[in-house]
Amino acid sequence: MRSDLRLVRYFVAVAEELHFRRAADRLGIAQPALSRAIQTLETELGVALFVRSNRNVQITPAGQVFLERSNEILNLMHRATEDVRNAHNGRVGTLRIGYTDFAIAGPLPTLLKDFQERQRQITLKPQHGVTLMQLNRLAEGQLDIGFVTGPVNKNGYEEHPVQTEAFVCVCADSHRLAVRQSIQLAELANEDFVHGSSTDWQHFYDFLIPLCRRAGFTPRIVQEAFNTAGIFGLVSCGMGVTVLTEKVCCGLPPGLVIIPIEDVTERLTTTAIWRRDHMVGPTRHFVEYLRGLPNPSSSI
Amino acid sequence: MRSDLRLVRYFVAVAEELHFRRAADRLGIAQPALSRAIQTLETELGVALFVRSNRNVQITPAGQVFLERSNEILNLMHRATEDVRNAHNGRVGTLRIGYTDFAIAGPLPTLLKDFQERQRQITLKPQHGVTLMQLNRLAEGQLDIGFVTGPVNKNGYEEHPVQTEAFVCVCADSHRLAVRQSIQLAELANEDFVHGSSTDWQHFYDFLIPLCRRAGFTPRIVQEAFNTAGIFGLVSCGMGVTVLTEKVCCGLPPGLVIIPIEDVTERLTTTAIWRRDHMVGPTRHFVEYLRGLPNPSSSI
DNA sequence: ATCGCATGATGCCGATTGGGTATCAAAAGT
DNA sequence: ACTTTTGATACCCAATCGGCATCATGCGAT
Repeated sequence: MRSDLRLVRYFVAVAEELHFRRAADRLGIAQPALSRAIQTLETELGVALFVRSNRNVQITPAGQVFLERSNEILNLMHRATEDVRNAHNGRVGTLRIGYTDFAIAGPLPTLLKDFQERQRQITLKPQHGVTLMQLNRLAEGQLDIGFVTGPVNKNGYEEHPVQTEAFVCVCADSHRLAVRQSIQLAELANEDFVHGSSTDWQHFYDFLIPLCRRAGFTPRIVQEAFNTAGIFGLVSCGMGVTVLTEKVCCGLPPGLVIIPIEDVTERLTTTAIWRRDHMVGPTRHFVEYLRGLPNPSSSI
Repeated sequence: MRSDLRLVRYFVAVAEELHFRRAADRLGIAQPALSRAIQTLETELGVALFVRSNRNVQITPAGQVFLERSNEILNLMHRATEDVRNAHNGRVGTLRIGYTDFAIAGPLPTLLKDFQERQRQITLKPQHGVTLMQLNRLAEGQLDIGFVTGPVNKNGYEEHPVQTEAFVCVCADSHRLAVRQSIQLAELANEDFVHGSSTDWQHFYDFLIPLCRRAGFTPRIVQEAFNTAGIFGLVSCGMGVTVLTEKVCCGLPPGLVIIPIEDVTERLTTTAIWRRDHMVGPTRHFVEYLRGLPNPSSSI
């Protein structure tokens, strides 16, 4: 169907005037052009919208239905134009936010809720993704802001750290280390490890592996799980131990214990990251919001 | 503005493909024609919809907004065509009805069955969605009536309450409160909470948070689940407690108990909501039906 | 570092569409 | 019976849309 808004507007004018010449005058076209246009519309719809006789035009019941829909369509087109211009100026729109398991376990839910209350015109669309996936989506313009394990230090991108976390060991409550108040990292040298897949968790590995090497060993990863829930499941089954961060381990399933690692003072950073060349609209508002936050004690 | 549906359809194709040649193939036109058409649209709107470089097309935030509106417009145009043809042929049409977990657990199924028996010419199309999602779909013209947590009190919309429910606490049967016949809300001050995501369950939170604050605390939400099933799962694991409404908790999984909350007399309202400017056809019939119902004792 | 390829943009031109003018047929008003 | 008004039709022209040829640019492969 090739009808466009021009025909819809012509139809609405005729429907309201019930007089072709007056409608044509109102539209700024000649009456014959209007007559042909309405005939075109009726042909495309396969429905008579008006009953015409000499000196008399009446709208049909189907025409009445089409008139209501037509006004909706014209209103919507007008709103679309306004909204797109407002979005261009940052007043409305959506913000696509990526998050890792680490990010969602930390302050991010509170940040998003607070921002949403301040900017109700902006629709937030959180979507889960490991660090690498989020960076790909940012590069492809499918994400506005990511919350990833960082710092990333990538050209063309800006970052703002939002939390740091201590590393902890997690093991089954039947594990020999479970009774300990804390451990040294080297005590894990002979343990089997359960972790996320090496491709998805690459950024986490980039922090963990050097720490282990400094303690004199390479972690023996015998099981890879899809996500943290899977990691917990495997660890609670006695498949091995894992090293994660403290906030991810809030709300641990039963059968697991958390053990601080005394000699690892480094902390894992979750950072907000966005493209420098995408600083428009809702993204700019959110970045300004982030930069305006005070620094909570365990987040930066 | 001379943009017509042709440009809108071209724009949607580019927005979905993010590739001019593939979009042109899909539209059946040559790539240069599409390139010029999109430039015409951007000129008319005065807004860049895409950022293009060699081998790369990305949609702008404003483009994202226009994409949502564009899909609305095309849906509405298609619906207008269908409706005008149905009207021409004596048929009445379809009614797209949204519902939350709260709504479908209450009187809605009975209402829909009764209405369908009275209006066999109208096709009912129920679809699940949290309150926010339904409000978005209503705004986008993809829903005719929503059954949401209310009241919503939004300009341009009308509402009709259909049920109210008491709040109840749900906890694991091993929880220390599980033996109680009832509790005071303040007794939950030091409990961990499990709930739906803060973005999806915003409307429920808008009722719950003030009740908790009046009792002197802010609920400590430590886990967010995707839906009520996930909430029940996490609570039964001992992750925390939750506060929901009585009808949602009919048919609870094993391992959970419901505890009335004595000092919370407020009730959660499920309300039917529709756009004032969409009161035509099947929507008008259904609204008239709702308004004609007697008020059952626990549904307003 | 260089070359080839893919992509979106531009120029030119023909086909198609929209609208103006002239005019018609018919019916209502005088 | 005559005049006027209205929507429809015929003809023609201007504007617009889209195809083809080509260009400029940047990315990927070597």
